[in-house]
Amino acid sequence: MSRYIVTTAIHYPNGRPHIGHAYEMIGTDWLARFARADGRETYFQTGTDEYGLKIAQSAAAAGVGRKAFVDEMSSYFRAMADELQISFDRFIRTTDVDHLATCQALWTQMRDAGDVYLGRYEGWYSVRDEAYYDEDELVVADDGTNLAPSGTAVEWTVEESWFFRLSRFQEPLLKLYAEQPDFVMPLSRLNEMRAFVARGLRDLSISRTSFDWGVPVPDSGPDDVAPGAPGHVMYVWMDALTNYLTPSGWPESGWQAKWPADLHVLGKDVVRFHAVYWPAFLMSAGLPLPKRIFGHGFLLNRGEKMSKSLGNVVAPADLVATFGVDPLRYFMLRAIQFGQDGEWSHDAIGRRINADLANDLGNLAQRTLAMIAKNCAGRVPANGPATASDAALMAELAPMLDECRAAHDAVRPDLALDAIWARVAATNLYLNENAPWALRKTDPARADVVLWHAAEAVRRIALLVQPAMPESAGKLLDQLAVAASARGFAAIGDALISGTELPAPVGVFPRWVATEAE
RNA sequence: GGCGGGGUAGCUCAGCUGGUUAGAGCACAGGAUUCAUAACCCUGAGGCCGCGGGUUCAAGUCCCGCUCCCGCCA
Repeated sequence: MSRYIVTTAIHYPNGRPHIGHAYEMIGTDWLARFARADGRETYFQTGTDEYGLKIAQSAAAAGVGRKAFVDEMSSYFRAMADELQISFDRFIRTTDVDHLATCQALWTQMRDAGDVYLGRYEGWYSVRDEAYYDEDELVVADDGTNLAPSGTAVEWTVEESWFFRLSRFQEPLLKLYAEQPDFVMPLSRLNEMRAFVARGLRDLSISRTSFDWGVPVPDSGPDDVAPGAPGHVMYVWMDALTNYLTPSGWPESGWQAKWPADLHVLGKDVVRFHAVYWPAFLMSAGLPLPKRIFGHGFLLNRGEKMSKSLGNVVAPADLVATFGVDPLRYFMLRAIQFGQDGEWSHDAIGRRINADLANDLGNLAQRTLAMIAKNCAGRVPANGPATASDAALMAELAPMLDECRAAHDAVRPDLALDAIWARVAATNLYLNENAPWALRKTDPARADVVLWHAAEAVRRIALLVQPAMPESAGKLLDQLAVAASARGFAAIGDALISGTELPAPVGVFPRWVATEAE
C-alpha cells in the first residue's frame, strides 16, 4: 500500500501528439494523483521513444539533424502533458544519457545469462515497411517480381543480427500468467497473451545493422562473445521497454527504490511487447517483474478512428480550448471504461459537462456555498445535534473512499467517479428534503446544521475529485477554506470547523453551450 | 481459417451460480419547487433482451444452429 510506481508507454514522436496520447496520459495521471493523494509514495513516468529508422528518415526528410528533430518533436509531447496537468515525476526521453547506460547494462546482463546470441536474419525484406515477410505472404506482381502484402518491393536480405532466446521463456511466462492472472489487464488481454505464448515462441531479433539511429549494442563481453560484430544498434523495442527501468538507476545501487513498477499503462496494440517480451527480458536479467500491465482502449471520434484521410483529426489543445482541461479530463475518465474503446464527440462531452459538472456537482456546491455566504455571515455554520437524515447522509458518504480505492486498484476511474457522483446526488437530495432555505425562517439553528452537513459532504467529495480534476477540485476546497495540508485522503475523516471564514463563492463548473463552430 | 469476447430502452451500459411486473445514467415528456449554474427533486413514456430451435414448472441468464460486430493469432 505504501509505494506506487506507474508509467505510461513512451510515445513515438514521429508526428504531433493526438487525442490517443492525451487519453493515455490522463488515465495514468488519475492513477498517479489518486495514489499520491492517498498518501502513497508515488512515482509517475511518461516520455518519448526517440530512436528507430522512421525517426531517422523523418529527420532526413525535414532536413534537420536527428537529435534536433527529436528535441523539437518531443517538446510537443511534453507541452501537451503540461497543458493537460499531467503530474509526471519524470519525462523520460530514450535519448537521455542515463537511458543509454541502463540499456547497455541490461543487454550485457541478458547476454551474460546466455540468452543473447549472434545469428543471421534472412528473408524477404521490404525497406518501405521495415519488415520481413515469409515466402507465402508474398504476392507476385504483373512483371513477375515479388511484392510484400502491402504492395511494396521486397528483396531477399540477409542481415547479421543479435537474437534473444525468447523461446526459452515460454514455460516461465505461462507460469507467470497462471500464478498472477492480473499480470495482464483487462483479463481478455491476458487470455490473448496466454494463447500467443502457448503456441510457442520464436527467438527475437534484437539488433539492426541497416541504420544507426539507436542505442549501440555493447560490442563484446568479458568473454569476448562476439568481438567481431560492430555496427549493431538495438531493436527499438529492446531499448524502448528498458525506459521503465532507467529511472531506477539500475544497475547502480539504490535501484530498488524505483523498481519494479506497480503498473505499466499502455495501448491495447502494444500489450504483447509489454506482457511477453518485457518480462522475458527481465527474467533473463534476473530482475523483478512489473506487477501489472494494463492495456487501455482507443478513443473513437463518433465511432471512427481518427485519421488524416478521414479529416477528423482533432488536436488535444483544441479540445482543451473548447472545454477546459478539467472537463475534458472528467469526460475521458468518467464516460469511457479505460480498458475498452470509447466514443467521444463535442456533443457527448458537452452533455457530460452540463449533466454531471454544472447541474450536479457545480450546482450542489454553489447552492450550498451561496446559502452559507448569505445566511451564515460567510463562515462555516454551526453544527449541532444530528437528525436521522444527517446521520443517513454521513453513512452514505462513509464508504466512498474505499469504493474509490477499489476502483483505483481495478484501474477503473469510471467506477470511482460513479461512486463519487452517487454521493453528489445523495447530497442534492438531502438538501431538497431538508430545505434549509425554508428552515431559515422557522428554525435557523437547524438550517445551519443542514448547511454544515451539505458543506461537509462537498468537502469530502471535492477531496476525491482531485485526481480527476485537480484545478477545479482545488477551487472547491479553497472555497471551503480547506488547508493545503488537509487535502490528502487521510483528511477525509476530518470535519469542517464551524466559524471558519470562507471566501465568497464563485461557480466552478459553467454550463457548456454549443457554438456554431462545434 | 483457428482461438476468444460481444450483440439488452434513442445513446452509453449493468444484469452473479436460471425464479416475482428486465434495471441505471443521459436524452425526452409532465409535475413540484424557487436555496442554486432554466439547475436540484418527483413522476412518466420508451425494450420480439440479434434470429431460430431445444432443456426446464420457470431462460436475457443453460444447450444447439444461424447471423452480425470486435479482439488476438495465422
